[in-house]
Amino acid sequence: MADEAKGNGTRAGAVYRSLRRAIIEQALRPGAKLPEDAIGERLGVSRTLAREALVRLAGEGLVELRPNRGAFVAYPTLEEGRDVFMVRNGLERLVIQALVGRLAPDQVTRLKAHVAAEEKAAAKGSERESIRLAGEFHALLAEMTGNGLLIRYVNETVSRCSLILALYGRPHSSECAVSEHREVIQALVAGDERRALDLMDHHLGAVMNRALLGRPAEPDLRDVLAAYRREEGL
Amino acid sequence: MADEAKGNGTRAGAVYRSLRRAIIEQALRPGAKLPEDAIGERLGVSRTLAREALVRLAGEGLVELRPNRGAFVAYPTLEEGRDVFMVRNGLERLVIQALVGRLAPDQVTRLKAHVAAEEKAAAKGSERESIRLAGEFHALLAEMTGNGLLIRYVNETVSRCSLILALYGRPHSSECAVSEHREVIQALVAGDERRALDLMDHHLGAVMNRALLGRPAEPDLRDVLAAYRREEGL
DNA sequence: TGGGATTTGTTCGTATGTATT
DNA sequence: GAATACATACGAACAAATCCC
Repeated sequence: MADEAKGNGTRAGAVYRSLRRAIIEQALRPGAKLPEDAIGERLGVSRTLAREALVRLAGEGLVELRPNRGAFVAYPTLEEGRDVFMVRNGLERLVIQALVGRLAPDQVTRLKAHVAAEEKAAAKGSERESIRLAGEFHALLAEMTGNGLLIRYVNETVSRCSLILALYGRPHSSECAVSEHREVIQALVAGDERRALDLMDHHLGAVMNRALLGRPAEPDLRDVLAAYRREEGL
Repeated sequence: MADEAKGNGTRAGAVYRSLRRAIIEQALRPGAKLPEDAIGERLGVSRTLAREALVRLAGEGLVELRPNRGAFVAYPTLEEGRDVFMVRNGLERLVIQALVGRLAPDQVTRLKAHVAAEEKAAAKGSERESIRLAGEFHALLAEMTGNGLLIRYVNETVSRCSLILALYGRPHSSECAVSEHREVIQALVAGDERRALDLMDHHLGAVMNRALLGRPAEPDLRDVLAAYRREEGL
């Protein structure tokens, strides 16, 4: 039923998910153009379905749609990045408040297993996987609240944060995140709301600072210009 | 630029806004079927554009899309309603924290003018306008934060709350809201964060607690949309 | 149960607008 | 600055699924 409501059984949904993953995993970089033709061709559907997927992604802020000009992977500014982190922090506080002292044993098990996976990825040094897993940890927490809207918003903000990290984050930016995740779990299990909130604030603050204080990674100049050209009235 | 990014200059955007308003103002009731044909016909566009608008609305949770079955105005359950209010509360707390003690004089003027308009609508007894204005007050506050994501999320949750009120709220449910809005402004201007937060919590809690009766009666989609058509220049 | 009517899913052609030379 | 090339906006039509009697 959840599948149904989200249109996950549809072909358009498949296109949407393909694109979404490509963007989040940074296979498609911020500012990259997303022509309907190319997407449809590559994914074996017509422009119509590609378009629908792009509309959905634009709704989440992962894609920017410019009338008569086409779709581009979102290229958030630093200010937008700060905004997203601020909202995400507020949302994750809600998650903490909903979960503190209420985690079932099997949920704790799942969380710990996830952190273990994060540790493994970190040890292997596979940056891309680490970024993905770090995001998934927060998504996993949100999911445990059972609050559909909260889940959607956390997923969205987490995705956008990974875009922001791609643009402005330093390499190895998720280094100490694993231990921070572990501490959050501990505080949640212990039922210590204040500590859990503080930890989450600190954790996200740390992630943000690592991201926004770092220098921009080198994006493709052409795409960047394409994305910014119109805004300057050129 | 904001217009552009949202696709507000497009005809699809116009269809989207028409439908959105019709839903929020409860001219289209929760659960109502939204056939692509009928929408396109009444709004003078083809199914393609109707479809795009529906996809966007589904992204906001105002419309439910069922594969091979069509689109319906969302019919949230009571539990979903509580979830939405919970998230909305968290978001509006962020708004308060961003604005407290920082409102510029002209912003205060705008807010007061808005509340005056609310009062006027309440005096006239025009329920539909009251509902719209009450929501817009919160949207206006969010807008003043300048945080694009926060604005979007508040708009979305406010819209969905009006759906929920349509389903589970009592008539005249926005009666005392006006004075509560006024108090929030006062607290914001006074820079009293705790009081502003308490007021907002109480305000939203009060709105939520007015969850009781539902109502019947199903107006014709075509008639409803005809009224919304002009304003979008279709 | 079945079959026609209705609605959705999808493709693709044309017109329009944008970028490039 | 005009012509050309290309991508998008929109719609018409066909295929497939669902609904309804």
